[in-house]
Amino acid sequence: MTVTRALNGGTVHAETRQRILKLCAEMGYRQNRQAQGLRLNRSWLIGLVVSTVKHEFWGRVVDAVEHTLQNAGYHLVIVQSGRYFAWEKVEFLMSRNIDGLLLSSPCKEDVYRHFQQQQVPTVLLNLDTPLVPFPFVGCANRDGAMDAMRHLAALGHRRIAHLRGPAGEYAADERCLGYLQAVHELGLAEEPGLLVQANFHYDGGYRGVHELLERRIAFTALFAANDYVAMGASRALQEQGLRVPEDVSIIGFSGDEVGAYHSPPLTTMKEPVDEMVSHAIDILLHPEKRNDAQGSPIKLQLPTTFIQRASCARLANQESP
Amino acid sequence: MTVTRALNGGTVHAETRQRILKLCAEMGYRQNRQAQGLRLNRSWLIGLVVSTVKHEFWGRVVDAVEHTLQNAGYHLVIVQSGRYFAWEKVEFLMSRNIDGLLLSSPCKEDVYRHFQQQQVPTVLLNLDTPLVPFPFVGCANRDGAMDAMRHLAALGHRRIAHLRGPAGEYAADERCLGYLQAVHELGLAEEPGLLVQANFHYDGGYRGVHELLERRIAFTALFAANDYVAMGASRALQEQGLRVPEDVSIIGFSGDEVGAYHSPPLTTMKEPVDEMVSHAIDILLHPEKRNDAQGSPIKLQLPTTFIQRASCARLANQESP
DNA sequence: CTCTATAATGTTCACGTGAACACATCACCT
DNA sequence: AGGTGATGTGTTCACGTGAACATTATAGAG
Repeated sequence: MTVTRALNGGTVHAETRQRILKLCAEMGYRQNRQAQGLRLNRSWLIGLVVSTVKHEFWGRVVDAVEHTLQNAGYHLVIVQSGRYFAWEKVEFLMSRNIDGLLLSSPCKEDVYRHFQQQQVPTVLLNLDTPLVPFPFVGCANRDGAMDAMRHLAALGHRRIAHLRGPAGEYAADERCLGYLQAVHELGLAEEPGLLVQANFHYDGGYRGVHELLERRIAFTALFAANDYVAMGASRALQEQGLRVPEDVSIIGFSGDEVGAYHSPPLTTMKEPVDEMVSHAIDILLHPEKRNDAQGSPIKLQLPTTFIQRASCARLANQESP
Repeated sequence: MTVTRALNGGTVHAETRQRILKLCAEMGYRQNRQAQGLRLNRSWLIGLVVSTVKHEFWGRVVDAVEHTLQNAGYHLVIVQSGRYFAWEKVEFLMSRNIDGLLLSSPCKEDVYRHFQQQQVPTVLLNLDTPLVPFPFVGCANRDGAMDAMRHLAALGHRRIAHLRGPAGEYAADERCLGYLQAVHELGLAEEPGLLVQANFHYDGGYRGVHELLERRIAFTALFAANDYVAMGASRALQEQGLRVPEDVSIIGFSGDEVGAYHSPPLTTMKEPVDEMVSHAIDILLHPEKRNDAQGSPIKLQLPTTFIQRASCARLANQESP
């Protein structure tokens, strides 16, 4: 009836609208989102798939998504995929009739195809895959990695190890490629032993350092897959009596606040999470922005920024460890 | 029709059910949650109000809530209240017709009353208020604080400072009361200057230490409002050339993993987040469990556990700083 | 004044579901 | 045979909304 028009901005006499609004406030009337959704076939729900929310980086992502979506009138449904994205969770998410999906954690191929086939508008967040033509927004992982390496190289380091993230994960692969390219372009020590397989967590950095030390690989600096790995590595080095940055320089990736309170404060490449998320959601909610001029899905890489703190130092004369 | 019964567990011939399930799978049919919700007046949505998701502690909360709710068939709607819980956000949350509310961040009085008046089943998570008769689940903040203090006292410390959380916030107040009670019962140095107002973040700890040092308060140990405060404090002390734990012992509260990779690894009281959340949701989803035998809302305090790492040491002879 | 365009309001219906009820079938008991 | 209860299936309706259309009031032009 007229009430609907008054509340949804239809063409209603100003006076009538006033009266209606007043009555609604008095009666505590509130529109029923479920009925609206049923009629309009929408849910105003956006799914967000992340691997975990326990790390500050993902907290930054969730924070930005929550904030941006709220301004657009949408609610956020979080799903943690954990190590792998179980079908049960996929189905649970899809049962909500979500209006869009933000994928921020890698999925198996058939899961990607499922989303594609279900026609859910999807945007990949700091994660890309050739398997499926979804738009992508992320940071310039490779360039950022190269910038990090340039910084270390400029401080005189030649033997730089990389604790890389999980093989096959986009961000990890890209940063690793950046590392390799920098090693090559800058003429640094190129040695398989300097490249260590880790993950994106503390323990990866911790164990990575132990692996380097046990295998007696000489290195004076370390580029970590992210800040958590960097902190785990830093901890391991210090436990082994090595000083950071006097003996080993460390640079991380992410720009988490937690790194600023680490000892020593962590030098890092900051990912522009807020901008990434705001672009991703913009694309998600505006179908016309999904493709570029050529008609292929948009791929957006936002630059990282260098944050100098205190975990990198100029190389002293002697090599160590 | 019969399809509904087949899917929802009604009384249907086994053979018919098989045929229906097969057809549903083939057609990709999925029940419409919005229509169900409209009919049954439910949303299978639980609101979770936290101050922020950027800290690991809140990440642990969200993680536990997400996991527990999923097992119960509910989805989670997160709202970050930030410093204060704006009415706009409250209304945004309520517009979803949520089936329940988990309050984990303090609200203003009228917001509590609003939830009460709106008849949303609400459970307070690590947060209590006399303003409104909601069930409460949290950890034993006061006992945990006393345990922490006992540990420091047992190491010989007599001048123990406390960097307390925001005045008026339940957890902060309780921990502070525990501190004061311990000081009193254990006969420790009782001095207004040893109690410093901070917050629950790094910067609170950082600034708190600076305040102590500037005011030349002598202390040999520090009980921090939570792990983040403890890390901020540790950072500040080390920047000022004081060693942790040799010069100052620090104990935190929360049991976040991040503390384990701090230098030095942080001794702390761990909050049983998973258990807290699982109890809270149990109460939320089972109205009959909301009140105790006397008919008053249930109040549940789960014990903290002591985690010894390396930020506390026995008091040396000389007082410092 | 009449005609027409516009503004404002009223009416009907379908969205997909589950509760309530009606009905059909069948086995079993007396 | 007739009655009884259990089991399985069909029908109707309302939940709250917005699109579409129908209707009425209002204003301006000729």
